Amino acid sequence: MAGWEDIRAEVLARIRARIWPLGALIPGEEALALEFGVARATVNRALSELARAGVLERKRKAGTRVAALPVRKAMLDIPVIRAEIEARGEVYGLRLLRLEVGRPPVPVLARLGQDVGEMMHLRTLHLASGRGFVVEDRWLNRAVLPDPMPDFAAISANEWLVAQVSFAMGDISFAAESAAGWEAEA
Amino acid sequence: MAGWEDIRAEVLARIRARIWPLGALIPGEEALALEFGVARATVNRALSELARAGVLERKRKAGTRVAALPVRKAMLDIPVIRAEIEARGEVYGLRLLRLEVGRPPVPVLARLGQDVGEMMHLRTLHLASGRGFVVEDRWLNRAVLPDPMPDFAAISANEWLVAQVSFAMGDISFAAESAAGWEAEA
DNA sequence: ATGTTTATTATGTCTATACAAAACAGCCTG
DNA sequence: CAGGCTGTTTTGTATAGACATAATAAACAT
Repeated sequence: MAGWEDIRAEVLARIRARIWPLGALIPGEEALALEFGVARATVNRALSELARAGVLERKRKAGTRVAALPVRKAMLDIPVIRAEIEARGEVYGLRLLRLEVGRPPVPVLARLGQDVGEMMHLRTLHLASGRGFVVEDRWLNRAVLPDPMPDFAAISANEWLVAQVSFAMGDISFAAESAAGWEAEA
Repeated sequence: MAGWEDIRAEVLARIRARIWPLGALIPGEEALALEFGVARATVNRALSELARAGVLERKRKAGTRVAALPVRKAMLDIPVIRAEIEARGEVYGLRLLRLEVGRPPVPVLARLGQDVGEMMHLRTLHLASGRGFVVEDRWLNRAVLPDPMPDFAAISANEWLVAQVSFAMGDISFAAESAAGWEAEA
């Protein structure tokens, strides 16, 4: 009884063993299904999974080949900061550092890809047991904010958005900077 | 003709419209399949996909509920730095800053979870059109290095590993620091 | 030689059915 | 009442067969 995870493991093993080298075309689903003694759908599931992970590249008619540059995709957990801190057994707190209306600077506009005029600018310091943990800096479109506005001194913009917007398809990008200047003070 | 992506979209819409609020139990696959006029497998595909994205939480017997803290997972592309730089239309280069054998410091050991004795320590500076782009700092287990060792002045450890190891299941963690000290000099 | 149509092929998806596995509820027994 | 057995429910996975779709190759016409 071979399940799709067994097939995935076997395929992975063959890639690692260079039986199917990087960039090479591997047999079609039908052939593999026959070889492993399973239905084509099972092979499909396994190969699709590997394609999603970036190990394989699949194209209709062209077939399936081992990715030339593998290990390219991974699941990323986007933490809700409060949950993250509480999971460490620490006490969560937040401090609203800034809340004002203004036009976002050019780099932010560029990343948004559109200009909706004045936006709400929030800067929040998240605390783990009193110590500074991370600073959240966020620009919100005022047009989508409800009236009255949520109390961002009690719930972080991150968490409020997550609860309201619930889910979005799209790109997420992030950048890291270390604390400097006003952040270090805080 | 409803495909699984349509089902996914419909479910997502209902979550956003609060027809199924955060944390609520939604109907079983069979019921949804009946309502949408598709096979259960199609509903299963859609719901599984949403569960993978972190929007839903599914448990056998317990059923499917809307995640209390959604938007938690996303696909992360792990760039091969060379490809990343070349995709920007810049010229790639690398400079080997350090190559030596030694025992890793405690924080590194802690993250590895095991101690394999002396390890190979590499520090590589990746250049985009001559400018410093990113510094790679890596500890390799000497036991798994081939003899002769690859020429790390020509190919980065990152890329060599990716090509050799090909694929790994496991956790990936990363940390960011800004340039300071010797890195700034470089 | 060039552009267009037509076949071919491999993956993508859907259906219906079946059984497996997890998780919980309730019952029975000591 | 603790502990274990037994069912029931819901998701998870497998199957065979079918059709859809994308992408290429071959045939054809201009």
